[in-house]
Amino acid sequence: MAYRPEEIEPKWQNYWEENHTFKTPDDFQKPKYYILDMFPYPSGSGLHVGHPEGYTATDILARTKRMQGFNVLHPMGWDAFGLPAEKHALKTKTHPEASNRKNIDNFRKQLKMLGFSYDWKREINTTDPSYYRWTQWIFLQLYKKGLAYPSDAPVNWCEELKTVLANEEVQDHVDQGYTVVKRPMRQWMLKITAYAQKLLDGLDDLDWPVHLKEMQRNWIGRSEGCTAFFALDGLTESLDIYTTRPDTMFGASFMVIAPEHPLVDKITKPAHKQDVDLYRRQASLKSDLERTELQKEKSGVFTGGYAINPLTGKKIPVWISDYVLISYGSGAIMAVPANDDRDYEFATKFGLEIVEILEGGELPKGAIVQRVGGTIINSQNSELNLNGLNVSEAIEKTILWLETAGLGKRTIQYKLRDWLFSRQRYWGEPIPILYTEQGEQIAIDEADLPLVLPDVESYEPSGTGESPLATIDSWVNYTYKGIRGKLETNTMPQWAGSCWYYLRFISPDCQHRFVDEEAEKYWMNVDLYLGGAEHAVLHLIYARFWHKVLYDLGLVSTSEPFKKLFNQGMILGEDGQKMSKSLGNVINPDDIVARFGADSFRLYEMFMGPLDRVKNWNTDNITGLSKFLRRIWSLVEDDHGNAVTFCSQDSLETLRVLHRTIRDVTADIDRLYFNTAIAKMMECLNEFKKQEALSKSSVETLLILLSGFAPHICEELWQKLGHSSSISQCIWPVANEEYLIENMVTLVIQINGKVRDQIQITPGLNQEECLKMARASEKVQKYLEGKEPVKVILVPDKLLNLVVK
RNA sequence: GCGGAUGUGGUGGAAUUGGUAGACACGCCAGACUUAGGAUCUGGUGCCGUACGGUGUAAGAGUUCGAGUCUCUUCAUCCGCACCA
Repeated sequence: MAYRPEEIEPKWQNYWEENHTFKTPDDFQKPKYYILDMFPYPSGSGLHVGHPEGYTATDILARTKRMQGFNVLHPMGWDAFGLPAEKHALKTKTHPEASNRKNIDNFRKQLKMLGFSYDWKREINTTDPSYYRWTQWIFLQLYKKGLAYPSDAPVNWCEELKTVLANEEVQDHVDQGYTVVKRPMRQWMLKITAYAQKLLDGLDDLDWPVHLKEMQRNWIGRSEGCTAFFALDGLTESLDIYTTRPDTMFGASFMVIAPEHPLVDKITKPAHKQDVDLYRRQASLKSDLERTELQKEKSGVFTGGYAINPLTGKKIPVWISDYVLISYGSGAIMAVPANDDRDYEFATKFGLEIVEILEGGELPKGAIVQRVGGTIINSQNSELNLNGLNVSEAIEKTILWLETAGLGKRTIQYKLRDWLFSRQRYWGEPIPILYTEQGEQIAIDEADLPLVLPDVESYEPSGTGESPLATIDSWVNYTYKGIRGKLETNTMPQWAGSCWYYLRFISPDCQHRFVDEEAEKYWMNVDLYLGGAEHAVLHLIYARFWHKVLYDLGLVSTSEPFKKLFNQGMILGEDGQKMSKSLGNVINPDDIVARFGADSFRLYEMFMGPLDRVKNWNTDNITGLSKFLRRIWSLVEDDHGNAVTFCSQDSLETLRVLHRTIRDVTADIDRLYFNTAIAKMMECLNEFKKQEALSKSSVETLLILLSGFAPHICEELWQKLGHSSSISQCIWPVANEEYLIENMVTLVIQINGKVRDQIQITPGLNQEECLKMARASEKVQKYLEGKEPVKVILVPDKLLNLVVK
């Protein structure tokens, strides 16, 4: 029989399912390995070729680790709350749960078609009440700790989606063409800022890609500086500003406050009120994008008010401008035009004073922004002299002086904002909070969870910016423990369910706790977490936050959830562009599997290149992998379906190749170099095919190495070789050192760094012996021309370089 | 603008610590075979040159006996951040 993937692949998928081959035993004695894929959102369009890339990589590792004696946790589930299902429900008037189930069934079928070794008994779904019961429970833990609170601050409102968005989501939506505006609304916030420092510090010990850690660091955005209190001329209030450069304070020649700053009305003098009000109105109408447009010219108006520079005692004007953001620091700055490009631009546009405070400036060409190395000038009052100091000395000295004078204090600022956690949506976890008729807010008892989503007629958001739940009186009006009240109608964002799903996989059926305590201690933390980089500052920072809260509450045993993280690179279409329906360059895994089989597909995705690199799809290249599998097949059975005859003893050469392959493939899998692992198995096969005959054991060993990559064909051939149990139950081979030692090695001979000859030597020859052998070579003699080398370099068993003048 | 990464044949890509550049595969060329297939097998294939040889890892310089690998400069591509005071 020839190799027919379409016959053997379903056969083995059924076998694995019927025999529960990949069920993870609750055996806490064995060493464990928790290998996690980012679980998918089950969209209506099914898997694309990007999903199997990461899933194949983790599957190879999972299968290999099992054979290496680890108890492997390798689960899969569905991140199924979210907007697309709700939009579909709006369009078709079907319950999101129905379309969800259909999509999940399709995803599951596709994943099984690819032969992944998930423990399907642990499958979870974030929209299942038995799951979101615990999402709500964790929310209540945050609530009780004061980390979840309602707020009336302006939020990011998306007009088209009729819902609010978290800061982390805004950019993405704007890129997709949505309009996002600031609008004040009462919303639930999670106090992620309380964990800013912990989230930052935790990054140091994580084995994550550098760029990803860097993105999180930037997002958290820690900076060190000081708050200074500027007295306001004629007012009792002071204007507090944050600066990282107090050393430049002598050069502060005006102040700028954000249009939304609470002191604007007080500072503004009647003569300027009209201008200021107009400016504020214009600013409030601009979207965030317009306001932060970079190339935009600076705008602003004078308030008529003055502040006092605490160092110089001089009166300086206070302006308002939208280049100062209300959401960062105190929403007000001291402007030092000599030292800051933005302030410089503003000062020159409006003719404001520029005071030079750093030596070597080239005013009026532009500001000098120097963090280090600059020398300070013009900075002296009766008590404080910064002249001649370098920047860091001057910063320290100024902060100390301000603190002593009661005019300021050392401050650490973060860019990270609290997490906007409620959405005006139906298809999400209800927030388990009740508002009594007295306006009190009470949490539903943990024992009464889950608070289940009601069925609704219409999924249309109410026009008022409230969730569809607000229109269901029978659900909203709620009597709880004899108290009449109204339930919170906002739901949680899609990110909620994915904040802790990796914990639920550990004990998906646990009824008394969100995760079984003993099992959690055994399985955590995740040894390898693999997924796309698009979650860098969303899912990955939210999940770390929840985990750290749970850790501080003593509910989990590790301070970080994902010890090692890896991003697979995107797979682009054959045209080198991102796959999209509109470009018509989408490759469907179903088609590829139908044409070539799942094993070839898996191998191809791994052979394309390094896992983390962006790669172009090329269907033609799959043929190479198909051919490889057919040649593997021929090791066991010939074209006519006859069993191949094995020999009893392999040649030494065969054993050398085999054991080198064992060593290299094992190492490559370990460091996720799947492309080179496959290349080495190909080399091994090429060598095998040159042999007259092979031993059964050598063929079996190669099959075991390959079985993580192409599991179906390996199972089939394993069975043909007479085994009755699954190849996945084999023990991973170990290279025998005896066969790794070479009896002859190639010594490269260079003359002046150029390769002139290669000779075979026995390993371990010293320089003198090598030189003697080299001199025997005709080619070498030709280049030496009787001259003596002035220098000889020997890299033992590799290279001999002779330097001749 | 700032930060990060990458740059190797016609193509995808190999090359722990500086030590034979181009493994493996696609494609292409030549040949064999046939149950004519989306086959299989054998050989070749960086570039220039008939051979000896020369040359070659984005460009340029440097360190070194020796550089794809280390240092500096420049260029290109990709990704992230972007008025964060």
